Amino acid sequence: MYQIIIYMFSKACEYGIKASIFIALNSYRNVRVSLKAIAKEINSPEAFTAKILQDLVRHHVISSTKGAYGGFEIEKELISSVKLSHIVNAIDGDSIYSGCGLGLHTCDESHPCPVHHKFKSIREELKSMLENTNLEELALNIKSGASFLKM
Amino acid sequence: MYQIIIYMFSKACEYGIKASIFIALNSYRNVRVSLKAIAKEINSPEAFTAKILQDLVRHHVISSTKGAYGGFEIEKELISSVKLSHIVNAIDGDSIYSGCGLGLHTCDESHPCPVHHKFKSIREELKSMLENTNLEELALNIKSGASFLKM
DNA sequence: TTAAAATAGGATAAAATTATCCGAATTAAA
DNA sequence: TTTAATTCGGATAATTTTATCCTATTTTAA
Repeated sequence: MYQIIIYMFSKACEYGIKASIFIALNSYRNVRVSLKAIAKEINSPEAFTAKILQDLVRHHVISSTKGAYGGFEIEKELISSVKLSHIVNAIDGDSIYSGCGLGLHTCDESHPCPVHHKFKSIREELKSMLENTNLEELALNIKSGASFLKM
Repeated sequence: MYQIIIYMFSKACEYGIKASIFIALNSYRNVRVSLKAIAKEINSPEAFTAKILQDLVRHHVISSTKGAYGGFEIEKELISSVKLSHIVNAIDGDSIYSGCGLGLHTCDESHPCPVHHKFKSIREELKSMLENTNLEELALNIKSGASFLKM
């Protein structure tokens, strides 16, 4: 069973976010990274990570080049415009903000579930965090040693 | 794949919370409710709901009486002391607040994952919401028609 | 042109979560 | 004492999520 904070993101999203940060980091140095290097760096299963990267490519969050010396990258100028919400939407679909905390089919201001209002500010804060956090700042924090991708 | 807000709680937790509210509501009127009545009211699969209720009984969140005219109830005086966090802990385990948003094994102030600080206030708000919201207020809102268990 | 290094994608398997079924045990009323 | 209404608990199934495998395709360098 899930644990709220622990599984705030699905595994797929976790890997997708970490991979994107690592790709961004290397793209600043004009280095394309391979699936193998990514999986090793973020400590994720290679084949599963491949699927997620394919999703991100399809949604134009990252780009890929096939063949020898190929790999994944993000256009440098675009890194700061890639938001966490884009990554999550690409992987988990885009109905992130519409759902009900208790799974009601209809849950809104006029027909709220028991925790609707309790969750309101949390939901809004999460939404704005995801929409305002971009890959650039996350990558810079890794580079400076302020945060980590592993352990 | 999960969707952050939609699956903030597992299905098991969703059912557990809704069931607890319904039980509380009836316990105020000294009425014991059966599994069947609960599942019908909260729109959940009966057998699965039974497992969850068993968990809640084992953790003393609710109490049960076997046999004819049996069912589930919560001692009236205790309703206001049952917090959402108790229900969630009983069902999903009690490591709710310790996990990392990106699944790192060690993630804390001195070794944070890339989103650790971004999540900090959200995590804290969620924690305090769960620990401070009790069954009484949720039940009263249902009774007054301010919120709903179904649809 | 060939070989090696990559991504892409389909098929399948494993694990976790959600859901169902059924018999045992318990209780109260008839 | 029997019967009906219940919860309890074990076994199993279905579904979803996570993970693996294998082949095809693409690309570059030798």
